[in-house]
Amino acid sequence: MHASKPFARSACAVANSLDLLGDKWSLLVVRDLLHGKRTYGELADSPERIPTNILAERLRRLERAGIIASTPYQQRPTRYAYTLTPSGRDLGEVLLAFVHWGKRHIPGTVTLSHGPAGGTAAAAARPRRPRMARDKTKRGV
Amino acid sequence: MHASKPFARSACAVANSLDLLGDKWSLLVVRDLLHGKRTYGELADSPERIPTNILAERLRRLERAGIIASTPYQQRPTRYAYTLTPSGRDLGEVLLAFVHWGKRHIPGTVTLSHGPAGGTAAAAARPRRPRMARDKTKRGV
DNA sequence: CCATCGACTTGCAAAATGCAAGTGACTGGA
DNA sequence: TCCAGTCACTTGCATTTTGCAAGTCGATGG
Repeated sequence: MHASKPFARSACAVANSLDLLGDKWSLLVVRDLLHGKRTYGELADSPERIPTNILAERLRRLERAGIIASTPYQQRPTRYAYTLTPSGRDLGEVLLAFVHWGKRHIPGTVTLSHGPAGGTAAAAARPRRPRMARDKTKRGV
Repeated sequence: MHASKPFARSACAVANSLDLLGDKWSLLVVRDLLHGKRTYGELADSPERIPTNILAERLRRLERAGIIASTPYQQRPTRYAYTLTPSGRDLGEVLLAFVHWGKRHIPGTVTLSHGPAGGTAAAAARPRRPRMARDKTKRGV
């Protein structure tokens, strides 16, 4: 019992945050969840058009990291909705910093509304009639 | 009223910031520059051991984006010192948000001191041996 | 019974990463 | 004059990660 090297690169908080979130899509998924999106389909519909395999992989990674949770909200075909955990919600601070920097230094960029409040978000948050089959065990070749 | 699609993915400030900085190394380079590091060698010496080809590529990208600037600090073999521009310094806000989130949610992570203030930074900021060369009128380029 | 839908998988090509060794411009010493 | 050494990169691959398009699976409604 001696994890002599618990960190992939260093003990730096920034480095470890980036090991988890340092790519072009993870924080956009968090952004959309903060905006009230909940289902796979809603997330896949972002204006940036995230490839579906990447989305699935990121959801898995973020869930393993405790940033999001998938909770079933329907049994017939078991359906899961993705939501941010408290730690995921805390990433709002990071998102805000990026919005602030981007709007200030990349001309033409805008904020796509922020926070779960707002009628548009509430409307988008309700999946009308979805389904889903989850639990994927590793299969042999 | 023109250039209908100037953005790679969308007009979202977050998405565009990530197109520039969304990888595992860029923000670490900015972090080190904020800490007062200036030369290629100092940057390559970070605890995360960034591969040298990646470092060179990131420095090029960040300079093109106006986040850093390179100024020659020696001419015989022309050597450049990298420094943050005002826009690069504004990324401190983003770094701080990551530090805050990381320290709160990734156990064991720490802050590696922040901001350009402090004696350590001042000491580290000086390339140790600015070689002076006599004028030998040798054409370079 | 079948077309459809939502949520993913799979296959594969293309790009990004990582590693190690090499290069160019010099400096200082034998 | 040679040679070892430094610094700042570059180059050549091998490995990994992306991205795209199409396929699959469990319903469902017509």
